[in-house]
Amino acid sequence: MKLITRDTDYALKALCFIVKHKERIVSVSELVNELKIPRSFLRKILQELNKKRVLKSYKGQGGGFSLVKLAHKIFLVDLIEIFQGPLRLNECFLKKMVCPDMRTCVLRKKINQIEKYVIRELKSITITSLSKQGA
Amino acid sequence: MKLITRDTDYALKALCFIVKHKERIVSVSELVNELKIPRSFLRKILQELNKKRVLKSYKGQGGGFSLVKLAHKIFLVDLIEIFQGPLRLNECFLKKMVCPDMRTCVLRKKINQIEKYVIRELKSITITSLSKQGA
DNA sequence: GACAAATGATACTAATATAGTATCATTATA
DNA sequence: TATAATGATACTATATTAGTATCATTTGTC
Repeated sequence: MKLITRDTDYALKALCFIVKHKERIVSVSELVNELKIPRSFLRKILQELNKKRVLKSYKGQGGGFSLVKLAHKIFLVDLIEIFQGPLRLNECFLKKMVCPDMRTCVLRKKINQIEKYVIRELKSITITSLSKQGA
Repeated sequence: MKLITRDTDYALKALCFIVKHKERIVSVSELVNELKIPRSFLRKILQELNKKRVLKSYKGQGGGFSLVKLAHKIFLVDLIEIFQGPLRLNECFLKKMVCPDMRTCVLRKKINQIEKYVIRELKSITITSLSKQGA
C-alpha cells in the first residue's frame, strides 16, 4: 500500500530543487541533469504543476519554471491530491460497505478519524520543511 | 488512494458472516448466496485465510470453513497485511528518498509517525467490532 | 525574419497491480 | 462409489501507474 506514487515523489524533488534556486527560472534540462528523472515524465509533471498554479512556466529560449506559491504554502498533501486524487482512505467502504444500513458505523467513524489525522499531519509537511534538510 | 482493496473487503464480509454462525461450518455456497461475491474469487480469498490460519477448512461433503482465531483477535490490519502486503506508508520514500543522506529526515520521521498511528488505530478494529453493528 | 530553445497539448505504449475465472486434483461423507 | 466440498494452480481482464513520443506554440537572439 503506497501513500505516495512516483509522480508525487518526482514533483517533490523538482520543487525542492526549484526552491533552492528561488530567484531563477529553472528549465527541465537542468532538473533532468540534477535529478535523473526521465525527461518526458518530468515535463508532464511540471506542466501539471503549472496548470494547478504551483509553478509558473515561461516559454521560449531561456524559459522554464519558477515558483508561484511560497514554499511554506505548498503542502505535501496538495501534491498528493494533484497527482493521486483526493485522499480518501475509506473510499472502498463507502462504495461497498460492510454495514450499509448503519448511521453510526464504527468502522466508518474510525476510518474517517484516521483520515483526518493523516491529512492534518501531511498538512504540516511543506516544501520548505523538506528542502531545508537536503541543503 | 485506497487503504482497503476488494479482497480485504470481501474477507471482512465473509468473516463477519462466519462469526454470526460461530458454531457451524460455513460453505462457500452459503457465503456466495448471502454476500453476492464471485464464487471463484471468494474461494481464493478463503483459501488464503486458511493458509494464514485465520480460518480452518474442512474438505469433503458438508465441508467449509470455520474460525480458528477468536473474532476479537482478528484485526483489520491483519487482513490488510494478508491481502495487500505490509502497511508501509513511506515505502516510496525509503526506495527513492528525497533526502537520502540525512539521518534525521523530517519527512521520514513524520511519515513513520503517521504510519504508527494508522496501524495502532487499525489494530483497534476487530471482526468483533465490525460484526456487532451489522447484526 | 529565421532559427533555436524552451514549454503546451495530446496521444500513445509498457509495466504492474487488482479483480476475477476456470480447471483438475484431493478429500470426506453418505 | 458418487457427490459435494476445498486445494492448488494457472489463466484472463481491467485499472492504475509509469513512461515515451510528437507536433504545435511561444520567445529570445542573431
